[in-house]
Amino acid sequence: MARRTPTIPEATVARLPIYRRALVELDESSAINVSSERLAEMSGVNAAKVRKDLSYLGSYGTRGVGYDVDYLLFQVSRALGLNNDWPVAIVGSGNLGQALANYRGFTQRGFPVAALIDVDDKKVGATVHGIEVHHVDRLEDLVAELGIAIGIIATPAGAAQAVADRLVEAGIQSVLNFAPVVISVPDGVPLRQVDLATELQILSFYQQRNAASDR
Amino acid sequence: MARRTPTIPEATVARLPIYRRALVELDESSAINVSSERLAEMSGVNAAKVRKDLSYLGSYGTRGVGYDVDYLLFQVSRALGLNNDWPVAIVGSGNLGQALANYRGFTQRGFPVAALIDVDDKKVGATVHGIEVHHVDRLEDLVAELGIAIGIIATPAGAAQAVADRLVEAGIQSVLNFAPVVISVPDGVPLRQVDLATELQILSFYQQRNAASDR
DNA sequence: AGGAGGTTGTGTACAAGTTCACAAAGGTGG
DNA sequence: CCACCTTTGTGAACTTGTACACAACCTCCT
Repeated sequence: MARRTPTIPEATVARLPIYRRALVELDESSAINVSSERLAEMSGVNAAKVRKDLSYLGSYGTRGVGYDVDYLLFQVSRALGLNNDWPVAIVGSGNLGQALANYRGFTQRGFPVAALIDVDDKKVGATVHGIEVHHVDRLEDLVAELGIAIGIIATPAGAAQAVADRLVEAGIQSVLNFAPVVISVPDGVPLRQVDLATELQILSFYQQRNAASDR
Repeated sequence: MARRTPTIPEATVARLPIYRRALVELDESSAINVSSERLAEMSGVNAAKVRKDLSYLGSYGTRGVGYDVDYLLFQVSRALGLNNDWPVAIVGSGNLGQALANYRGFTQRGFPVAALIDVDDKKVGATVHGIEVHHVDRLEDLVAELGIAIGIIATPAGAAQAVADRLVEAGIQSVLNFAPVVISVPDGVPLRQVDLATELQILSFYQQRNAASDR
């Protein structure tokens, strides 16, 4: 039974990491407290939204003063489940996979890259930025042995669904898909899809519209 | 003056690239037409939503039959402004910048990487996957000379805002930011922010909640 | 002790997005 | 040419998300 968490809206969950980033920055600059106004400015949103979002986590501010940076950072981190590390495995050691493996932001924020996995025998056994590349045949073993929580799919589109199926079967907890195809996983397995080219196409739409209205 | 485009909702715009991807796949498998149901399945959404989304572009379906794949693909591409190529410049040739430079999905979908830009003299002059690395001092010249439409920021967080300012000043049309910081650009300049670690944190939230309710 | 100034937390109105459900319309076969 | 089947396009109900505005409350100063 869920004790707290009286259902936090999806839109709010998606913003929590942004607030967290701002809080880390404030913490590093030795700020003691912060107002919703300032936090809103740093996060690029409206101050009322910040207050409403944070109120879903609990009542952690002080009227007339603001929020204690340290304490709020702790609470946001806890809400996001970042108390302990979540080891990730990256499937697909092409360019994107290797870049992701080397991205310090992951380890820094509690997502150590525990394994790189590929089908290509020529890549297996190599070490990319200190992470060994394993053969996809060992996927299930690796998930179990290394306690992998999250699978990151960085394969070509054609292989993505099969990889997702194997990850889920192996007991992975959630999936982040970079392959440019929609994949499906069972209900209850959190899934996020990121397509870099999609973002450019969205920009293309708006800039084209700007050009049209200037004409 | 805008002739068509009776304002397409943001949520719809964000889905058009997904539909387009599905249509490309259908086209490659020589499908002639497709129902909203099938398209919905391939895109991971509800069929009614597909129909409503497509109806914002115009009335391109045939009742009782579905949509002509070729024609719909053309219309969606046109709505997204993908009739002509939009050259992009990637600022920051670290791991992410290099991976993006080598990502075939960009060029394939009409976003050729025309330049890589860095501050580090040691990197300038090198060629990464056939793309020359230029010094950031030449940013303004490059935007003008190469007709750069979109600037991709793949720098450390600290440099992102300054780079964005220079890109906008140089006349860029839109900005895609991968640096883990919120940046701001003038109204009218489309901006999208992608933070890879944010996605993992969102997953962390939901998988933690699952674990809590299983307890 | 009391008032002034400031900031949170939230009820409420509003806007955006989603889903349902069905009339309208094209195609097909007798 | 008409009945039947299929699938679109869309009005309308509903759900989710955003913004406003202000009471509640804290701190500090006199």
